[in-house]
Amino acid sequence: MRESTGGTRERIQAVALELFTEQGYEKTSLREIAERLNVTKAALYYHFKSKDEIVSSFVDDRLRRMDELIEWAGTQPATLATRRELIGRYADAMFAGELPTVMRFFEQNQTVLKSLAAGQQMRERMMRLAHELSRGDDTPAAQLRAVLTLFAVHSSWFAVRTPGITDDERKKIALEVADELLAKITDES
Amino acid sequence: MRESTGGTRERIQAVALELFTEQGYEKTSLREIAERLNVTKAALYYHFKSKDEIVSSFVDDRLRRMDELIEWAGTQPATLATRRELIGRYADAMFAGELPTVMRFFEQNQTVLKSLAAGQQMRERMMRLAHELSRGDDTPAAQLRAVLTLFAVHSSWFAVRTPGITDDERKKIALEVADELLAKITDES
DNA sequence: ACCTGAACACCGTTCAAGT
DNA sequence: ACCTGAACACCGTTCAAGT
Repeated sequence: MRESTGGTRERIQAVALELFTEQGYEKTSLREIAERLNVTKAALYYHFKSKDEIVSSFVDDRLRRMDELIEWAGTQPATLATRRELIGRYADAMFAGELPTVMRFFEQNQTVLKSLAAGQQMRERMMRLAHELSRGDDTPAAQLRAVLTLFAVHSSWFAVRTPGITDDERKKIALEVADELLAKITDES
Repeated sequence: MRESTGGTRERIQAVALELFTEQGYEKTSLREIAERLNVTKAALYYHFKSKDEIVSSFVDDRLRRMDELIEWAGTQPATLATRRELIGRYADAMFAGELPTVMRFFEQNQTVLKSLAAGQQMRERMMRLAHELSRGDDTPAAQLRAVLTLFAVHSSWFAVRTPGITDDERKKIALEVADELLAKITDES
């Protein structure tokens, strides 16, 4: 319940997320963020250790949800039903609540994925998720298919250009295509 | 035949491509590049208008090849055979000659895609290629599948983790998975 | 034609100091 | 606890000047 006014930290996060998404991470300077909030650049360093720690701060719950998913998948049998359930839950998480905003940030800042700490963690989680999705089928094709199902969920944001399409429809299409890919994993019945 | 020694321009390109791939674009300074070549930073500006023009210079033939592909596809009927041929040619181009080096640069610098002029052009060409791949089937699912076939070719570089796998095998797997996706486009026979 | 030296405005980061 | 002022080293870019 401690939010009152003040909450400079939260205001920094909000402004940073907005500007990073609009203009990109590298092109947004701390001076710009500080000016919007009527504080000095140095003030930002009281709340965050560095520029990319601001990113980490709003990427962290995304990481937590992915960790939960990975852990849950580990307890399930390596069947098609599990894979379907896993990608479904993943899509739910990506399309729900505050996350679409963070999602758009990621779409805008794909390149930042490499250098930033938060980006490397995201990449690692994606590979772990993909690993769960192809568990039980260690062929190269299965590994590729697993990664592509995740991409299906992500790229539905920009790949589908049908005008007036809703987020729900995007999600449905993404899952439809993902399911086809998943069905080809472990055909060793 | 004008290469002799000298060729400072070519040496800049070589060193830049190497460092950008190793450390990333943003983390590589012009000072670093200049020092390796025993020239001053300002000398780089005699050969290139800006830092991202260095990137453009070695991304340009990639763009040209993509343009050729797009143009060729436009002259062909919108059939599965055309789509297969198109993605096959695309994979050939991506895996052949000098391009794998540039490809690794792109894998390392995905984020740079957004801000850099060269990156935006690449994105645009990818969407145009995807558009050719889904021509004749304007459902959202087809658009998504088309984009994913291109990703299949790209992500085979890192998604397949089988040790000791060759580039040829990667390409083969990528095309196999791509073909499955393409087969689902235009089932309105 | 090819390159240098020196300057420019700006960047992220640090830190002593103020309240 | 929260923020400022001033400085730090470094960045990409420009430009007059040299050969």
